[in-house]
Amino acid sequence: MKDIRLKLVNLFKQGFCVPQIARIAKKIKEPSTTLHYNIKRMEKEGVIKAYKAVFDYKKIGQGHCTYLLINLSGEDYGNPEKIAKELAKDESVESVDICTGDYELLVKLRTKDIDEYYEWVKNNVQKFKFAKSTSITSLKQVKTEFVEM
Amino acid sequence: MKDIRLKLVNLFKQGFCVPQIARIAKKIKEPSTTLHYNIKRMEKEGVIKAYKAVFDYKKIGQGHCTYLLINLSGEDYGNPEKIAKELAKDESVESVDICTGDYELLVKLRTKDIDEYYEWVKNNVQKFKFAKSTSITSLKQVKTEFVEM
DNA sequence: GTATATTTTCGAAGATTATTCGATTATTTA
DNA sequence: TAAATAATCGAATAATCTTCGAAAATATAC
Repeated sequence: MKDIRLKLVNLFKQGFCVPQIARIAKKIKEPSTTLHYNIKRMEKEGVIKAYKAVFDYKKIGQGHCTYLLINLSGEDYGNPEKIAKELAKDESVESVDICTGDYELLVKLRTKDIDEYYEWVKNNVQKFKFAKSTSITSLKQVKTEFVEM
Repeated sequence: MKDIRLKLVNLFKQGFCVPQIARIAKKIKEPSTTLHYNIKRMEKEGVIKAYKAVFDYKKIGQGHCTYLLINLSGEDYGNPEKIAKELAKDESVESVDICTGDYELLVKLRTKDIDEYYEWVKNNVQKFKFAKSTSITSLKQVKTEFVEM
């Protein structure tokens, strides 16, 4: 992929988009200034966190999607938030949840292929000393981020 | 939540946003017409599927987040796509994956609370005749849709 | 129940941005 | 090497967002 498109993809992953007020105004038949007011309100109140793009991840070299269930070890077991926040900074990581059940963390990972996935797991098991981890690989993504594929 | 904001939230969940070309142009120091050309290209090629908003889901009455691992029964077992696509239409469903391992489907569900979650599971186990299902509830969402919370 | 304060609506005008167009340059294909 | 295609980009237009102020609706206090 071209350098410029790669930059765009990375910017659009977390933001650099805006609401399309005029189109909504036509659709729901409300004045655009009223919509503008309400949208700004929701942004200020933190209801809306970001405007972003959803991709065909295969086409941006992130076609391999895996859900990782993780057990933490030692002192991290009782304090999963620290590791969760560090994992969240990783740009291959789509989501991190602290959760109930047999595992403390659920990480959704997007990599190019199984090789890149293997490298990621190898590096992070070592780095964060995961006690145990199970992975569920997506064979087909039917819906992602509320968008049907 | 007010009627108008509810409408906005529902529209922003799947689209009704656009890229912010001028801001990107300044940031990466490229002419906005070049960016425009490349973005339109990516849209046509299906690289970009949608522009949408990410919410603080607690604040839009969808604070309860659960991952559901599902076993299908009978004829559906060999053909999970049909059910996956039907589940994808459900507006409480953020994602649906057909996956490897002990379960055929992985569904990410966002509901108001545990009561609404219970109703959803009850209705859908019956409707789709799930053979078995396990759920992992998110206690804290540290990152969602590539956006840190 | 009424007065006051606050929030929300919304049209008009200005500021900003997206989009089209055409020419140039770069890249690919034959 | 030539021709075809794809990509860049400045200028101008079209469309959009944003601000402003006034009015209406709603909430709060007395």
